[in-house]
Amino acid sequence: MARGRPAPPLELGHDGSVAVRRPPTILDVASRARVSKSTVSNVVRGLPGVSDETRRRVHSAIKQLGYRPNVLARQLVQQRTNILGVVVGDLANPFFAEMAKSVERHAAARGYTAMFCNTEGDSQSELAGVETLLEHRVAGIVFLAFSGESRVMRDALRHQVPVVFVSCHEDWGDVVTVDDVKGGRLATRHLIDSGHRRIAYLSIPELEDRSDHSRHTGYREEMAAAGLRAGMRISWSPPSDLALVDGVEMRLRDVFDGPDRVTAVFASNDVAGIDLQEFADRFGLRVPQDLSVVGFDDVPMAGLARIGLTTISQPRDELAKLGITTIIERIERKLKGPPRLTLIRVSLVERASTSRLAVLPKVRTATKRTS
Amino acid sequence: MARGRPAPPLELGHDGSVAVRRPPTILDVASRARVSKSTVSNVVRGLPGVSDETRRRVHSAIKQLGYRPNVLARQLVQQRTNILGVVVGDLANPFFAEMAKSVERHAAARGYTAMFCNTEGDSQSELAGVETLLEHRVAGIVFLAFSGESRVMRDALRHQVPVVFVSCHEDWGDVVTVDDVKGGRLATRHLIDSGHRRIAYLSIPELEDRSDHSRHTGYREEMAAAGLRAGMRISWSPPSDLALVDGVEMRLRDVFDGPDRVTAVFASNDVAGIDLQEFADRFGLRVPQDLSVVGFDDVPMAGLARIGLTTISQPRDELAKLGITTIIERIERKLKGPPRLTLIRVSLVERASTSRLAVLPKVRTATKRTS
DNA sequence: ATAAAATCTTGTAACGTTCCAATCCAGTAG
DNA sequence: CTACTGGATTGGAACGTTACAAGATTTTAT
Repeated sequence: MARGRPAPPLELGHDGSVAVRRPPTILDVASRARVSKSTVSNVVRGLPGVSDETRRRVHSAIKQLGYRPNVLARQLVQQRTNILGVVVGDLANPFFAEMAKSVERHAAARGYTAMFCNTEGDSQSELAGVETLLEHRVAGIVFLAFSGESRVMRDALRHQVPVVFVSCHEDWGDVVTVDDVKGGRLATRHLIDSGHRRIAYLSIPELEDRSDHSRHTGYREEMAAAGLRAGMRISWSPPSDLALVDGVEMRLRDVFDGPDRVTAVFASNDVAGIDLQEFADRFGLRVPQDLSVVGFDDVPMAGLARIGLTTISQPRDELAKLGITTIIERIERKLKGPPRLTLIRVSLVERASTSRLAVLPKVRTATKRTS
Repeated sequence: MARGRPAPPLELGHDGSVAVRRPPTILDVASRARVSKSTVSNVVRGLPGVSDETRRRVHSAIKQLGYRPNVLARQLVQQRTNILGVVVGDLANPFFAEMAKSVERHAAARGYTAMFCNTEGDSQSELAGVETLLEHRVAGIVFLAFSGESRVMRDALRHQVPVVFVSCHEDWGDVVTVDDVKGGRLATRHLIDSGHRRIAYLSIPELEDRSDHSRHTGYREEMAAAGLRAGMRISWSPPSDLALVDGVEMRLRDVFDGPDRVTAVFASNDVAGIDLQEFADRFGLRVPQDLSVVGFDDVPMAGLARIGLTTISQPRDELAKLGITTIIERIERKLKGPPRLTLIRVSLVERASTSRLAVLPKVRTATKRTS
């Protein structure tokens, strides 16, 4: 039995015209413009080889009917969407929030929409998120954080979806990130130049990744260059007072107390740095008099007078823009060949959480020299 | 001429098995399980009326082939996706960032994915964003901010997509928000109880919406109840010093100077409150001694010791959860009838940016009493 | 034993595009 | 007048599902 499309319900437009509720399809346009659906399709997609007269007729039919191509049908036949999957560690983290916003904006500007997956740095969620994205046939995936889980990698590769790592670093896929090693060196150099000798490196376990690792490398390099002991690597989950220091669990406050105490910390990111400041505030340590802190990222709040966190600034918007450009070129086959690595310069922003010897109060200078 | 599907390229798996690159379709599963594709579809969708034996066979075929339903095809036939559009004012704003994260999480937990549109509070972007979402046939739209533009409204309605307003307020569509009027009263009451008399209301023009309006109403009500002049409404775009005070442009610093100066401000949201604190810091006003500030939202950073912003706390996660639940029920037709309004309680969180008379230094009390 | 009912299974028609080989047609060369 | 050329146009086959009426099979009731 023939079960053709049921007669579309009619409705009266406010101007009295009779309109069809069901949105017009390419066929409606075709019959109105007295051409085939193929021609309409060609016009809509702006392909060459359509006469001006025909093009005009089709455009006018489109306008009259208020036709909008059905993305879903297009996606089915092309087996692809114009959605970019974005894997982000923590949307509530100010750094990621800024990046997410930039990524969304640049993607939208180029005709793509963003679909976010929050992973909480958990490789299990990351895997699930990537699965979902692939299921939705996203055109490509932007990683704003990557846990390093290999299964995820394999999956993305198997499905042959372009992948770009922005502000994170992997061996496969295009990478757009800052020179983390350089940043780590800048931060550490700044502390050394300020007279500090016992400088620790701080990271938050949940956020440890290859960026973190590179920053740590920069730290170690610079410490070595200055003939200093690479100091301590502190891994800490706020608001606990218990930290993992070089793999040994100890009370964070003890790290900053006593004759061998740490006088400065290079935090692998601003959130960690601000958390540490908060810790210092609560435990009566003055910043920078008792403890200097340098962060990484330069999130907006680091610039508040009350926070005043010295930090390494990343050009977030540039990262996002380059990342989007890269993946879109990959998607549209304008960029071929092996994965491309783009490194962007970082810079130090000095604020109140550190201060140079020249402007330090005498007391502090003395304190430091004895440390 | 018959143009049947070309033979799929073969590849050798690492275990030596011969695999087909092209992902298996429902037909592959059907032939392997020796049933029709309809039955496979029924099994996949978990419909009743399939014998256990058949179900088992189909499941095993699915597993062997690694079959995953093609979402795109499903979407085409159903003319619907399982994507939730989320319209957000500013992803980089900590409040929205938190909400976005919660929304994404709850949506994912219920099998939906989130597609975000950042609007910058600009009704033009909002319109474009909603268009994009509708083009992608999202199952519903969650507004985390709404500019009040009527064209957007009409569009969403015309397409008959369920809509929910979370933490914002509109007349049409379901609404899940906090009692903004009550919040405004709580904040204002707190300032009045602390001894303030000249209390201003502050908002940031870009973020002004109906929530803002309701909070202002709460402020006016409470001021009136206390027999106080409703004071001033300050509209300010940081970091400028020029503010619109009751519609008149004047220097912000003058507002807090002189005999008639404002001693306390209720900021319509934390970002505004923190911006004001920053302003105060830069212009040498002490908080809370010279100026008390109450915010709204209780964003995470408001709780930092260095910020210590007294504020009205919104249960963000609850809002997000209820919002998602509501719209999904709407989508799945479990919730019928007229739009539903859900109001959630707010509470005051006291921090350092205000302090009660009892604990105020004498000076400040005196200062305040003379104001 | 047979009819009726219940359960399970299936064939076919959508869904609205894109893609491409084939066709059409006007103009041009031989 | 015929053959050819090349641009404009077209018809129909995909794309991989879901929806649904109809068919097949088994069970129950009479």
